[in-house]
Amino acid sequence: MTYKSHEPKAQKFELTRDRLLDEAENLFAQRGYYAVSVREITSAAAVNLAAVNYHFGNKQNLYLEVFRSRWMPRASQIQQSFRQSLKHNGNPTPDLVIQSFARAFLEGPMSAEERTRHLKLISGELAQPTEAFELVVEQVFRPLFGNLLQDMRKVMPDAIDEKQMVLNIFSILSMVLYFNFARPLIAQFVGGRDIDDLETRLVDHIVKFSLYGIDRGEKEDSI
Amino acid sequence: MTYKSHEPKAQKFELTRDRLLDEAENLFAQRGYYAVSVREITSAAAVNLAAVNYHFGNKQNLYLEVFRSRWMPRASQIQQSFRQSLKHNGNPTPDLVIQSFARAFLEGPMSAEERTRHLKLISGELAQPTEAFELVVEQVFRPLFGNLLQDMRKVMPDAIDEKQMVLNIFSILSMVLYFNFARPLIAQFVGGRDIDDLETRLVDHIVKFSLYGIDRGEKEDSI
DNA sequence: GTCTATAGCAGGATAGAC
DNA sequence: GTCTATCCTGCTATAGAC
Repeated sequence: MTYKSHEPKAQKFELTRDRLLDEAENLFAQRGYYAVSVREITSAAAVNLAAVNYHFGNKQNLYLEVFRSRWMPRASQIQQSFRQSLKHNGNPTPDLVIQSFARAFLEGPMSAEERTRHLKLISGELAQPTEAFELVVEQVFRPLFGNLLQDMRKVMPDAIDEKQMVLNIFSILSMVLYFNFARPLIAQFVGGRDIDDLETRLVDHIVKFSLYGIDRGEKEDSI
Repeated sequence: MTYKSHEPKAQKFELTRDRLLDEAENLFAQRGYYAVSVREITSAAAVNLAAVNYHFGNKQNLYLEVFRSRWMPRASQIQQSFRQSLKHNGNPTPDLVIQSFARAFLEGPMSAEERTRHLKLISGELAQPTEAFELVVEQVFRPLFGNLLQDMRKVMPDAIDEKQMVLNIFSILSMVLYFNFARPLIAQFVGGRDIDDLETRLVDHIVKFSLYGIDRGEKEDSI
């Protein structure tokens, strides 16, 4: 990596910083904070070992910055996709709200790899919370939750217990999260074939399950 | 820890081994494999630093042995509790199967701490699989899954698609797993009060949600 | 079998040249 | 701003005394 004099220094600076964040996110998502070394990150990013300390102070801070400047914007993107799909579909029904929500997370506006990375990072925090977890709960999760509650309240009878609704939302969230990172396992059990449309199938399932529970074969319109 | 001459050596041997497994499980569950050092484990177990290598060869092997000799028996215990509760309740219905299942995992035969430890360990493996994951999938998860499929098939119309059923079971599993280790978060959102009966409430919710989906206030018999 | 002492190494971090 | 060289800490693992 020779320094090209026609690139402004500021540009090179940003480039190094970005590459570090990209590679760090990728590696942290794959194997977790402690299993990944700074040496590994800098070498994957093809930058000098000292760059992490220069740009972020220390490893912990690089990790936090991954959440701040990569994870959180992506979370906003997902939420935006959810809201647009809701608006776009006219008069919202419970079905539509749930479907839009599940779609935003499982099919969403990003590539499969990017989505996996995104959800692996948060899975790690759920399993072993660090400082980043607080950040995400306060800045992403709590607002998202508030919005969802409002949306659901709008389309459903107000007779519903607020706490009940919270549990409902957690149930949907649990499926969305879990299905994402247990997908290899699910694919194994559902059968090796037709994994292409597994995503669509999962969304369909989540929507149906969330609305009606397990399919007891009572309905005519089952898939 | 002075050596008491009236204890047979074999006993002392087993004691050291057990203490190591106990503390290792606890620490690994809390903070994960890489974040925990052998020094920390041996010092928590009040045994010598070299004991891990003597008894288990190396750290990785101690971790695997935690799964073999602590995690897996506990998983059997949970399954047993599930089966007994099923048998005990006479003629099984879908409601009963699901309720027994959720109870076995959320109220189960062990203390809350033990259950948390148990589920944190597997959460870690789900987020970042190691060799232990294979072990658990083959020896615990796959059989459990087979049993569940049979149970559900018995109590439900055979019209149901097998793959559909697999997804149903995964949905229930996702809630059981997720609710367990997101409980602090849930407690926060549901409200600080009456956390005593949160467990019962969660089981109730999982059963109802699994059977009927989100409560749209249409039914008279809602909780 | 247990313990001490230590080898041997990989990790994060920094000082200082450029 | 970047890079090299290096410090120092903390880790796993083991050799050898007891």
